[in-house]
Amino acid sequence: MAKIINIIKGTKDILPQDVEQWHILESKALEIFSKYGYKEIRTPIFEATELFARGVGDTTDIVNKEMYTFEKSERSLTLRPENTAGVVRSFIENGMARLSAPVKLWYKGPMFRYERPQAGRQRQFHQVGVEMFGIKNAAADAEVILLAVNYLKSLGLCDLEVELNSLGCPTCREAYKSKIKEVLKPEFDNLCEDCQSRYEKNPLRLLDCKVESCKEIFAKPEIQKVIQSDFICEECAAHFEELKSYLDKLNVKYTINKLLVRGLDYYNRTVFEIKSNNLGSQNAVCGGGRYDSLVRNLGGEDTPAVGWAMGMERLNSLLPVPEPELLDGYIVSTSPADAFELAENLRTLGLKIEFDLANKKFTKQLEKASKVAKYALILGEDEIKSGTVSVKNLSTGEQVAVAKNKIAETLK
RNA sequence: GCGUCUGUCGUCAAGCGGUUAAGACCUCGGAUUGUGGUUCCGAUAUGCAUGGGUUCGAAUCCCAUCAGACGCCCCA
Repeated sequence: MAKIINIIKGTKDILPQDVEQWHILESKALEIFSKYGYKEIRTPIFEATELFARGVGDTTDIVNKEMYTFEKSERSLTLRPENTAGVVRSFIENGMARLSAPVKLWYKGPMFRYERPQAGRQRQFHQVGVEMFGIKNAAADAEVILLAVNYLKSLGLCDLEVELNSLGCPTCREAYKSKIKEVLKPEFDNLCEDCQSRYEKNPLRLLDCKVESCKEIFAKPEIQKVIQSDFICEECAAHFEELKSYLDKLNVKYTINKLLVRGLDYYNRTVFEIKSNNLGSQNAVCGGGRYDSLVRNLGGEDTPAVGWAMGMERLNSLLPVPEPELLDGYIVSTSPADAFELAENLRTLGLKIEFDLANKKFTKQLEKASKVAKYALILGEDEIKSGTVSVKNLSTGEQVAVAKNKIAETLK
């Protein structure tokens, strides 16, 4: 036998028995997002590398070590590691800034990140997400969070934690960053290797280090004082307060997590995550926030925006496995031609029908019927002569002779 | 990139240096040439991820490689 070719590390087949769950995720997304006026957009799975370098940020791990990049015709192309940059690109390129704000978009599809696979993490994975452009008010942040919560609720996922934080604007964040660096400077040599590199690259990321010795350092009162201090400027604080009051009014429960930073460079002000305790260590199902400068950074008109993305595999692993769906009928017949004709007629009426293409023995056909269908439609010589079909209910064993044109009513 | 653990039929597995490599499920065939889901029989790994080694003897011990799972980093 020829050598078999295996699936690529970090990728997964979505097998027929699992696909129903995906249909649920997708149809609920369409249903719920439509109610809020969001329209689906589909962007290419590869884009110019520069889009991600400038969009996601070239200090991020996603851009630095996780992109699938390849050259073609002297262009550097990259499989999208996330879809916000692509949607923003499309927003700009298609002149959507001219549309009356807000512009509300949602998407779903595969994303690619070269990471070590583990529970809840693949190299090709799927996200569903929303983006709203053109509204700077906290009402937009609130709507987007509410939408996430309601989408999760529609899937039956209610006991999830919403965590919230504000990163402030570039101005107040810079001040905060330098304060953190200042207070940690004496401890620099005691920090772990990762933290030492984060110190320069992204001081905010220092705060949730899991190394014990670092935790101890961060727990010191003078350092905690800086971490816990409300560094954000008045405007940013007002925005955050407004968001919280909307959420309170809408009865969306949340907790403030000052250490919530998020790893993409484009966020400002609101950031949030939704977490589950049933996911192992990769416990975030949803992550998002506000990114007011991204559109401008990618060459568009200055346009405020908020959005989030959810990992569909992670959602799926929280959902119960649906029962496999049975056929309406399985035709048991010794005459394939007649079975074919009957099957086609019933399919035209919207029924799910199969019959035995291999022309096996009667008992085998019936056995198969009992495994895959609600009803066995017995079409033998006697039935063909009399123009009827014996319809057998496979769960009760009841069997009745039915005229061919009455079968559809009997099956429902 | 680093760490820990794991690779025996399509699936779940027993086996722990000497076996003919259990068993179960699935699949297929038969009992049963028009009445199933129960039952009963039968079929299905010259091979235990791959390559080396140790040994009289290896699925079992050792090494390497590959693959997978989980964790770190990071993220959905």
